[in-house]
Amino acid sequence: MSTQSPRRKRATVHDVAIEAGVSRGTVSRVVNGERYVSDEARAAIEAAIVKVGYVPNTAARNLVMQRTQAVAFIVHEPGPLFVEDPNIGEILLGANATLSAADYQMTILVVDSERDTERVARFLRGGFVDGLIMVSARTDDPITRVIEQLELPAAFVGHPPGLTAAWVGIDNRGSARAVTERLVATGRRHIGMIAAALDRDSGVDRLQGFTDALGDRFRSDLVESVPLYSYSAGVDGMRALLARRPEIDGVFAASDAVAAGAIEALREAGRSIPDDVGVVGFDDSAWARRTHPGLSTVRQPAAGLGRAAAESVLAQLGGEQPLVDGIMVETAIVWRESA
Amino acid sequence: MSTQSPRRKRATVHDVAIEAGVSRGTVSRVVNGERYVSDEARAAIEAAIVKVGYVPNTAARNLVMQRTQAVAFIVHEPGPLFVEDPNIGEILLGANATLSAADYQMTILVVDSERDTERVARFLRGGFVDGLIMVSARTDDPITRVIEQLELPAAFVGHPPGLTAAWVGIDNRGSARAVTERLVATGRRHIGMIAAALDRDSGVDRLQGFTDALGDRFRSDLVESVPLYSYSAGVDGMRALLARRPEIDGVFAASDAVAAGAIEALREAGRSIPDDVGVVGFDDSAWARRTHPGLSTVRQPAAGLGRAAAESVLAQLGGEQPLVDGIMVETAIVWRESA
DNA sequence: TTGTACGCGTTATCAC
DNA sequence: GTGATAACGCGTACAA
Repeated sequence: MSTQSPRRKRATVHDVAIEAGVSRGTVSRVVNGERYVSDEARAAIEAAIVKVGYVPNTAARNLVMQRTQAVAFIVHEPGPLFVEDPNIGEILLGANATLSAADYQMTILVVDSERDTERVARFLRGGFVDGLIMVSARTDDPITRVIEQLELPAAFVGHPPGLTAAWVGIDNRGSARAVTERLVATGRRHIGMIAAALDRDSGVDRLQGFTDALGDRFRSDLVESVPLYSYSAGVDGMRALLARRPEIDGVFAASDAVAAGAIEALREAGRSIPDDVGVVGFDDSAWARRTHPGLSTVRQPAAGLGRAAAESVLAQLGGEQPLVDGIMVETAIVWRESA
Repeated sequence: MSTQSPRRKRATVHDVAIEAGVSRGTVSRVVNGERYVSDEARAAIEAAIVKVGYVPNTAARNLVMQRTQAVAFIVHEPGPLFVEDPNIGEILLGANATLSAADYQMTILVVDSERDTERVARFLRGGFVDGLIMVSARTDDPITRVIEQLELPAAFVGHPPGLTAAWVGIDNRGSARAVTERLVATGRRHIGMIAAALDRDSGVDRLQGFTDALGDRFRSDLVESVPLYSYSAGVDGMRALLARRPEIDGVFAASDAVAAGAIEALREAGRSIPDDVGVVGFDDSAWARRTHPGLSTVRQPAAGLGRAAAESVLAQLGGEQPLVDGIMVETAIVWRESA
C-alpha cells in the first residue's frame, strides 16, 4: 500500500563490467578514453553502458581524484542589490565563458544571511570546488576572512584593503579622476559628488579620484555619501545635495544607477541637464543609455573582469603562483550628452 | 629550487583518531553530534580536531550518505538578458532563503552555450546535487529535456507545454486579462499589445489573456511580437505599432521592461501618456517605478515563486509525490498613472 | 591488452 | 561507550 519511490539503484562500473564480461578496470579505461583497450572489448563495454544506463558517480570520482572540476563564484550582496547591479551579471558571464572553455563547472553561491556564510564556508572547505572567484567583497566581511584562511586557489574582483589573495580590478581612482575632469574642463564652478559604498575599495577609490581632479576646489559639503550603488540612493543623495548647495552645477555620481537617480531628482527640482547641471556616472551599464539625456560615464569592462578572474584561478590550479599585485583591466570614457 | 606548493595534506578522521587515542568510529560520532560518547573521549577528540585542523571531506561523506544537501538552481537565459530580468534575482533569493533554512546549499548553474548544456547535464547526473529548480525553461530546450530524464526531484518556475515535472507559476492569462480590461474600461478604442517571448508559456498566456479581454474588438494587426522581454524590444515593438496603426491609444506590454521601451518610443513620437496613449505592463519590477508616468502593472510575487519552488523540491526530497497540476501563486494589480 | 587489489575519507553495523 | 570492519563507487599501479 505504501507508495514506495520506484527509483532503481544506479548502475555502477561493476554492473557494466558484468554485463560486458570484462573487469572493472577495463570499463574504467573505456569511460576515461584511455588507450590499450581492444576494439572488441570497447564495443562490448559501450553497448553495456547504454544497456544498463551507466553514468559515472562524480562524488566517488572526486574522492579518488581529489578534484572536482568545479569553481565557485561567490556573490555577497545585500539581497535586492544583487538584482540591480548590472556588472555582476556581466562579470559572471565572462567568468563562466572562460571556465566553461577549460571544462570547469562554475557554481554560483549567494551569501545572503549569517546562516549562508557558515554553510558556504563548510561547502568550500568540504572539497566541493577546486577554486573560487569572489565578487564585491567588503572589508569587514566574515566570508572574506573565511576565504583567506581557505588555502584554495582564489581570485577577487576588486581588492578590499589588506587582502593578500590574487585580485583583478580597474583603476577606479584614475577613471573617476578622468571623468570628473570633464566637469572641470566645461567650466562648472560648483562640482559635487554622490559617493557610494564607502565600505568597499571601489567606493573609496572613486571618491579619491574625485578629490584628485578637483584639487583645491574640493569642498567637503559638496560630497554626499550614500550606502549603496542604487537608483534610490541616487535620488536621496541628489536631493540632499540640492538642499544643501542649490548652486551646484556639476555632479559625479559613483555609479550609473546612482546617476540615474540623481537625474530623476534634478528633474523634480526643475534643473535641466546639461545646461543647469552636468552629470557624469560610472560603469556604462544599461542605465547610461536610458537616461535623458544620455549619460557620460566610465566604461567598465565587466565581462573582461570575469574572464581575468577566471584565468587567474585556472593559472593557480595549474600550479602557478598568484600575482600579488593584482591585475588591472583597462577602462574607457564614454561621452554622451549629460556633460 | 622548485617552488613546491606548501599545502600540507588535509587532516582526516584517521589523524584525529590517532591524535586523540581513540578509534575512527568514535571520532565520527563526535563530529556528527551523536550520543553515547563519554565526556572525556569527546573532550580529547574536540581538542585533537582543532590541533590537527580537521575538516570533514564532503566528497567522502556524499559518497557514503548518497546525498549532498545541495540543490541546483538552473538559469538558462540568453546571455545579457539574465542581467536584465529582475524577476530571476528575486526568485533566486526567495529560493535560497527557503533552502538555506532547511540547511541546503543552493548552487546556481548558468547555461549559456552548447557546451554548458552538456557539462551541466553531467554535473546533475553525477550526484552533485539532490534536486533542482529550473527557471525560464523553453519548450525546445535541450537542457529541459535532459532534466526530465533525470529522475531527480525538480521544480520548474513556469511550465513549458508538455512538461510532466512539478512546477509553480502565476496565472499569466488571467492577470493579463485583468490588466488589459483597465484599458477597455477607460474608453480606449484602439488597444494594441507588444507580445514577447512567445516561445515560452508566459508569453503565450499573456497574449491569450489580452485577446480574452478584448473579445471581438481584437485586431491582429494591433499585436506586435518581439523575441525577448527587454527594453530595446519594447522600443522596436512600439515603433512598429505606431507605424502600422498610428491611431493606437492603448497598449499592453508583455513586461515592464518592454513597457519602458514602449514609453520611450511613444515619447519620441510625441505622444503623451496617459492622455494620448494608455500603457500597462507586467511584473511590477523596478522598471515600473522609474517610468514617467509610473506604470500600471501586474505585481508578480517573484520571491514567493522561488520559495514555492524550493518547498516543492524539499517536499519531494522528503518522499512526497510532486503535485502534477502545479502551484499557482497569487498576483495583484498595481494602478499607477500610465493608464 | 587485461585483471587484481588497494586506497580515497566517511558513515554504519556490528560485536565487545 | 567503544573499536573493528565493511561498504560507498571509482582510478590506477602492478602483475599477468
